[in-house]
Amino acid sequence: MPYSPAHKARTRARIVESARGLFNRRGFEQVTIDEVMAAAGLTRGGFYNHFRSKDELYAEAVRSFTMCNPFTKRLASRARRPSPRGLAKRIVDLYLSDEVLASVDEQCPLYALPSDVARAGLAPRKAYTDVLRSMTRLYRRAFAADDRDADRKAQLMVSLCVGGMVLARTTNDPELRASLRKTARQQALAFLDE
Amino acid sequence: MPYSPAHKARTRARIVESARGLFNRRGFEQVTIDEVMAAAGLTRGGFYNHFRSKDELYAEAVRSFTMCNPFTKRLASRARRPSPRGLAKRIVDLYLSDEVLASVDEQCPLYALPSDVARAGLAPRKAYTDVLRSMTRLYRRAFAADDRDADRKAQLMVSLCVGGMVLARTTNDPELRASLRKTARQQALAFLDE
DNA sequence: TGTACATCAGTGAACGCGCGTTCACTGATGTAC
DNA sequence: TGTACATCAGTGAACGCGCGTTCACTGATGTAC
Repeated sequence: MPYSPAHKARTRARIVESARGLFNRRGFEQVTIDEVMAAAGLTRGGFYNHFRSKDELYAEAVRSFTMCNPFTKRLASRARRPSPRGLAKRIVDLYLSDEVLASVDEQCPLYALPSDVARAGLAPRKAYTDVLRSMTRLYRRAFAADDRDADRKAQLMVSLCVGGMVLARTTNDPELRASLRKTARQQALAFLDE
Repeated sequence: MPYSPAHKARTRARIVESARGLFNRRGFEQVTIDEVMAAAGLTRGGFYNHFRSKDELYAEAVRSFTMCNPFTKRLASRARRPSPRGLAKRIVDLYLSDEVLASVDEQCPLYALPSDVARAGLAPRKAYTDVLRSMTRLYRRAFAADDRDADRKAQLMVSLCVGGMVLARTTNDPELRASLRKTARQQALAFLDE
């Protein structure tokens, strides 16, 4: 048995990680397998040792946004065991922050890929829905368990964060970019206090 | 002088119209010039009599969402000279309606193309920003001229409509699709009454 | 401990298709006479 | 009114590049002895 058993798994994870960054920044079509492999320190041909197709990689990359990625790691590191409400606040702030706007490739596919995913196959759509649901659940926890409007408010917070950020990314006008994010952030935080 | 002077202009408009539908449905990369020309009843080669490149067509297609397209025509036809507030209500309703979710190609690029535009060149981005601004202005008029929160509320309405619709289009779960649009619609209308 | 070996992750050249773009052409049209 | 002509919108074959995918190979690794 050549190579350690974990070796292949680690390489595969490296490919997914580099793919996630590239897809988030430039979308599905604009990223080549060559680039993904190069960014992972490998060459074209080896790709098919790990994935059956580019589509399969795409679904996996969308799904790979979990609690272990740099985005959420940074969230957690800012405070030990934050309250659900504090966590929700921090997510809204980070979500609509300048640094996130600037560096899409490290961040969440929810606002980087919606148009792509809407046209993609079943697997990426399911992966995206999972991320959407887990984000909504995270906000949901910020409200009291018996709050009858909590589901509605949590969903609105997600729609606003995604809508504001998505629109901010489409325009070059710095004022409009800033104001879209600012109003969305204010309102999302206001929902938390309702 | 062969052909009537308006003939070329009409053909060009037909190309833009068919391109808008196809781009809205499938995005920039996934649409070929062949398809656009065929949908306009023409053949590949003639394209370059009208446009210098596919990018130029894209910018024009995004921009072509104006008060003359089927979407807004239908709005206007529902009531003669509606009040700005009534118009805003009707737009929110139509924007987040089932028929619009089902037939993307006839509708607004604001929620069909955000990820694409975010990665596109200057011309499409400017065209998209123009559409975004005119939509915001439309909502703005629904509020009193001296309402100090009107700009903020109008922008939130746009972010919510776009965010809710964009997310609804990414998922296959019919319940989630419906609920995303419903909460966004309710909240957007609530802003109108604030 | 040292050596031969089998495995398979990784390499890089090659294939083939799709699509944006070019180009030589054709034929419908309006004008001149 | 009828005919010859110039224009140029539209045609469709061809070009060339990029990229997903395949494939014969290489060489690093762990195991058997």
